Amino acid sequence: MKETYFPQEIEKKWQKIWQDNNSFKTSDDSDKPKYYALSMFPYPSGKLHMGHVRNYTITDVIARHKRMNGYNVLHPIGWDSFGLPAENAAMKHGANPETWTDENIKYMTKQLKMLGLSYDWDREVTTCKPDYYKWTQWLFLQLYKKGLVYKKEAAVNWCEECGTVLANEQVIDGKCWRCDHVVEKKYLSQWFLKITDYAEVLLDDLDKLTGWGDNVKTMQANWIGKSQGAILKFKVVEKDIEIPVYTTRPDTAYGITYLVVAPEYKDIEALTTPENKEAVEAYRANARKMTEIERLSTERIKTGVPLGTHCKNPFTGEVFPLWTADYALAEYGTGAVMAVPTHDTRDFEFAKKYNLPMKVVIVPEGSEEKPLSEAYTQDGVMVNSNEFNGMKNTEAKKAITQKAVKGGFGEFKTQYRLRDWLISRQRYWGAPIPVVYCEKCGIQPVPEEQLPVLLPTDVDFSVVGKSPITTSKTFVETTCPVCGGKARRETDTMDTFVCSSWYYLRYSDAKNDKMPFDREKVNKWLPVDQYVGGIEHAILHLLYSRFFTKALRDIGLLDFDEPFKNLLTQGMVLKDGSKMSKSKGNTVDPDEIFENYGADTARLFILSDSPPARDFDWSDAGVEGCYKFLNRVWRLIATNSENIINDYKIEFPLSKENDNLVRAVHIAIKGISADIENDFQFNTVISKYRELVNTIYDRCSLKKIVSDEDKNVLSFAIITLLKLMAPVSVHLCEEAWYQLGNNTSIHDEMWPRYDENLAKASSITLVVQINGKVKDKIEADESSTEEELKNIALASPKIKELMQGKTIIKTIVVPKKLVNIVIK
RNA sequence: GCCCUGGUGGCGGAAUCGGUAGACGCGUCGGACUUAAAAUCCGGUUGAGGUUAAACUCAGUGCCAGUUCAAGUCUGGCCCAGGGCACCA
Repeated sequence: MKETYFPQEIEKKWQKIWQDNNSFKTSDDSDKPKYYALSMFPYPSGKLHMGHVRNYTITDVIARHKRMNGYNVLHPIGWDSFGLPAENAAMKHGANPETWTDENIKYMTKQLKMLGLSYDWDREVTTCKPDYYKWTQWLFLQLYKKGLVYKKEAAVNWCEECGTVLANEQVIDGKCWRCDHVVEKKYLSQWFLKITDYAEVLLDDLDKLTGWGDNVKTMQANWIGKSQGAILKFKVVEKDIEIPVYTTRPDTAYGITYLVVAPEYKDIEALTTPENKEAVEAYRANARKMTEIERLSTERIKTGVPLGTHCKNPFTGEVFPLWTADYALAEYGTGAVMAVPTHDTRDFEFAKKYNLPMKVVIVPEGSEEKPLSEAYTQDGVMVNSNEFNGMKNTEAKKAITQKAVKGGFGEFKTQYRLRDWLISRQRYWGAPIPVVYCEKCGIQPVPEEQLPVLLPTDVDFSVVGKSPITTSKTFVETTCPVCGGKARRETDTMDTFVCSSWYYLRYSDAKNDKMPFDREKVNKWLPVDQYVGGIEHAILHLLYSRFFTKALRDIGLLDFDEPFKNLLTQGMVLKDGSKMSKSKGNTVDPDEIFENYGADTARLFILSDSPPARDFDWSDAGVEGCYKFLNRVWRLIATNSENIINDYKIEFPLSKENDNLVRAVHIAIKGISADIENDFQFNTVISKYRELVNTIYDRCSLKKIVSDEDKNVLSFAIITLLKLMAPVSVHLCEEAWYQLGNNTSIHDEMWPRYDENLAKASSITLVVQINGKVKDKIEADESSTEEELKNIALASPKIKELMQGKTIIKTIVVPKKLVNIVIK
């Protein structure tokens, strides 16, 4: 065995063997329990980055560890390959998006194989291929039939840079999630998925997801934004119009002093008197001009104008003015707000500015009514509210709403922030929405047997201001599936998040050409046992996928209601304290690391310095350190290879029960197994590899390995080390295993077992404290009784000295650990 | 403003139940080997005081209190950093 470690040589050799043998193919028929390990599939942008390396290494180690523990593991990969970058590249270089995408997939596949990932490549899925998007379209039709798809004219988010609309979830701080361009409002007719039908269950079922972090769950809960309150209806005095408002504070209904409608409110023109028309029109025009960012700024002073008309408070008979102000949002609730300046900070601010009256209706318990310098928004006792006076406001919420229900001017109402998912995109490179518009029959879904609706190839990518797909005559002009007459095909394609909302289901049956997946297979493999990916998908992808799973269950395509049982959100990969990015110029190219150090070093390092969920700071010195460690492991095996016996025997009980190396191996197996079970703490797993290697080196340097027993113990230690390291250092361990004379794969070996009695030190260090401070440490027998430990402690010369002239108040003995003597 | 994370040496980070704070590594310092360097191997490395050297002493896990024989860990109140949401009535 060569004493020098040549990773590049070893890695190439085994990668070829694994590929030729299809070593990681997963069988659907196996007696073993199933385990589904999944990484979020990549967008084929061109090259892998370190975030990918981290993500896929983590999942790969999990998959390999489970395989060694007797599971039938599904560990697939695929490509989220529709999307704008391909189309932009096509426009820039005059190429076809498909060619660009295919080339990227080819290159990145090569890189994934160089990383030594144990994928079942037979299940690869590519969302931009007709054999996949056919089923995306098919699923769209099933949702359509179920009434979960609709088209409507609405104010939508428009990104001029991308030339398309965006879902609410894709607008970050008023800007486009992809290009950072400011998002505008446009009125367009677009396709929506009714995710709001599932708002309640998407929220409730978060409780079932015990394997998800609280951070992700709260983000989803906040996004769904459930609130409970009431709808109260107000009659307009001057017109025959009723204005409903949504409020979470019906308890303040007796304190209303004005009412606000959004500038976009549907009845606003009818509610405006001729004298106020000019001012209102000007205000509305100005509101339209403002960007979302300007309008949402909390720094901005609130503005508004009166409409000139009035409303009547059904509780009090009081009449108060109607205003329009842009702090009322058209899209939330009813678009109208009842204003109670005394108990709402926004209304208070507004009323102050425009000198509108205020009326206190809640006071802190046990205190008198007095003028307010700011809104009182806490709980208290009702005043100035007729029959509700003296009641706690928390009770009045219900009581006042009940009064409104009885009087026919209100009802209980649960409101969500979540909006329906806008899936139309005015782009070419996406799955075509399978719908046609017939002059006679209207909107008609494409019949299932006509799927897939293929993307056209006679397309002019150089057009500006409209989707390239509209330039294809063969695509746009079609016939109606109902009457056979002239019809026009829908030119919008689907948001790529639709494609990625079901790909994890397709892996269970990736080659099915009759259905998106076989029901039995999907139920066998799903839910995903461990999902690994970036936190940036906390809302978008994870919420959409949960929605899809629930909707498909209700349609009857599958039998589970949550797709991802456990979720690990990995931290970012940083360099010099900030996120690796091309613009900062602090990226590290995985190819260079593979070339200079090998994939095993990259894998080891990316797992070693931080727990998976935390951010990871890349350092060149750290890479170097890991490379040295692998060299050290290799040297350890190479220099001892003639002393390593594959069929070593260690008799239990050991002839030398106190052999510290045997114990160290058992301790390592126990500790490493536990660290993996406990949230995949690979950083401590690796520190335990190092500890074990150090202990083996100590043994070899302290004594010559000559006797059979020495050889047995050393062989046990080294072979166990190789098995423990096999999931991480996949090539090195395979090669060493082979060099030691094995003709099987180490990756088919069983994970080592440990003996509880040997997985601990042979003696204990007794800590002796006086008044809680450590004063002495004494080696003691592990089996000592509490009384014996106490006596050992008291017999210590140091302790004796410190106790002179003092009296013992009490002695605490923690078995096998510590004695604390309390003295005065 | 609200919500979620986190705060431990020069650095990344360890520390099942409250029970030896700083595992393991990086960096650094010293030693061995070498003509020399690299590589490798061995050892020191929280701070302050103390000693020829040790022993030893004190302080120490963002801050302030509390519970306890004992607190990085539990409780209450703050401060700071990162992330999310935000005129959602």
